[in-house]
Amino acid sequence: MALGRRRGCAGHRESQKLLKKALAGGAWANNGDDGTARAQESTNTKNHVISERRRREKLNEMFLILKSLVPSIHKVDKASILAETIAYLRELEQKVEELESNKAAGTTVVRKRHEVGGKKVLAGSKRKASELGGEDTPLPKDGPSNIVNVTVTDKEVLLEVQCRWKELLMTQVFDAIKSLRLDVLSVRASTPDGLLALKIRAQFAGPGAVEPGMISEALQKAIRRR
Amino acid sequence: MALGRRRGCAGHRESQKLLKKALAGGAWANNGDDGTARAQESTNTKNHVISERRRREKLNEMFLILKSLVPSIHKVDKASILAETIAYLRELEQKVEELESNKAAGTTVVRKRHEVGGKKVLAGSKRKASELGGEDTPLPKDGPSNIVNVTVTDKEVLLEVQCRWKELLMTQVFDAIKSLRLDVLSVRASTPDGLLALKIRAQFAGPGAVEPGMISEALQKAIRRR
DNA sequence: AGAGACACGTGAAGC
DNA sequence: TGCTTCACGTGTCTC
Repeated sequence: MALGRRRGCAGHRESQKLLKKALAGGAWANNGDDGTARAQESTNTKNHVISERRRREKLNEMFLILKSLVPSIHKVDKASILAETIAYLRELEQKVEELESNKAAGTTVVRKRHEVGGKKVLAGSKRKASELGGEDTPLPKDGPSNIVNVTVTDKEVLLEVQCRWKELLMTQVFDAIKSLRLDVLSVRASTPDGLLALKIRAQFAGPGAVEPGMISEALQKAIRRR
Repeated sequence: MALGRRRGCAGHRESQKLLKKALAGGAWANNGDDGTARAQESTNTKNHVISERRRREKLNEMFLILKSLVPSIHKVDKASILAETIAYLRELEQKVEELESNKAAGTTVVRKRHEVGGKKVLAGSKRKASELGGEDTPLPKDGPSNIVNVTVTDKEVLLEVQCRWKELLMTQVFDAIKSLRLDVLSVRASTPDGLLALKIRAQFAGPGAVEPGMISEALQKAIRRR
């Protein structure tokens, strides 16, 4: 899936993959001339290969979904996705607990976002809290650079935008999306101190296929516009 | 890691792994007799191999954590773990949203069409006893009715929309927002099976004050539009 | 130049 | 029996 490589948009991995796939297909297509156990063997291994390929694809797709679901994932590698998911899960759980206890008591507490929680409230987790080579920065120090990440899966499009906040920014972004004929499925956007973190899951509205490059470009333009 | 295989307890995979590791170590240990590029090459590939091994271990460890964190994981294969995590994440998120909206809106248990009036009262919300520990309410079983909730505070506007999903719904909503001259600050929208749950925080762009009634009306129209 | 990340094909094990 | 899942070593890319 090249979770991280997709950033540049070039997709070298993809082309390589397709090339390999095509090569394999061509090679295996016409080897039935020795109609014996060999052919059967070949068929079996071929099926095995494509099965494995499907499995990997499925897994990677889920990784993508996870990435889209968890805010403050800015690194794109699998380990980070899992780690952030874990952290977010704990945070959410703890927040639910807090809110529910607040429901009982009348007072409302100011809730702040993300804290590094050491304590666990789930039963049965006897796990030692080690692991992770010390990668625990909740909000990395991303520079002033804008980040536009576009991922296209099957019929779904994942949009990730990060940039400085400015007036009517969101409006411009959604105008761009509208122009791209994308139908928005889910949105998550927040503006913590002057920054925008935006994550959108969408699908193509109608059969008009659009290149990821175009999407990325349009978004870039939208967030650059004065 | 043999996530699923570990069930039996024997751990055949483990022994096999260790065996292989030992074999490799022994084999590579004494091949420095040809102290040339070959040895260097071997060292490199060996490092590569163990690096990859570590990476896999880390990943699998996180899978385990995830599995321990998410209740209602019954199958143990990786795909299921990811899938259940995704589902649980969505569920949790939605619950948080619900609880928070209850807190913010203050006694808005019975949602009415467009409640007006800037008030951030935080009275003891008398929620009807619904869920709680039992995370078994994936969706608030509201009828087919649309819910549009508009709250105006100082210079901020809180929009809450719930309705059936349809194509280009989001686009229409954001068009309405644009027309209302609202500048979006944060968004959270999700579409769990055919429904839309949308929450927007915005502020007035420019001095043109708009009545909450108009906002509500415009939103209603937007989500009604065919 | 070296470490880290990913996809790939392959052998093994469970159902 | 065949299908699925996994771990593994390897080639390749990026930083």
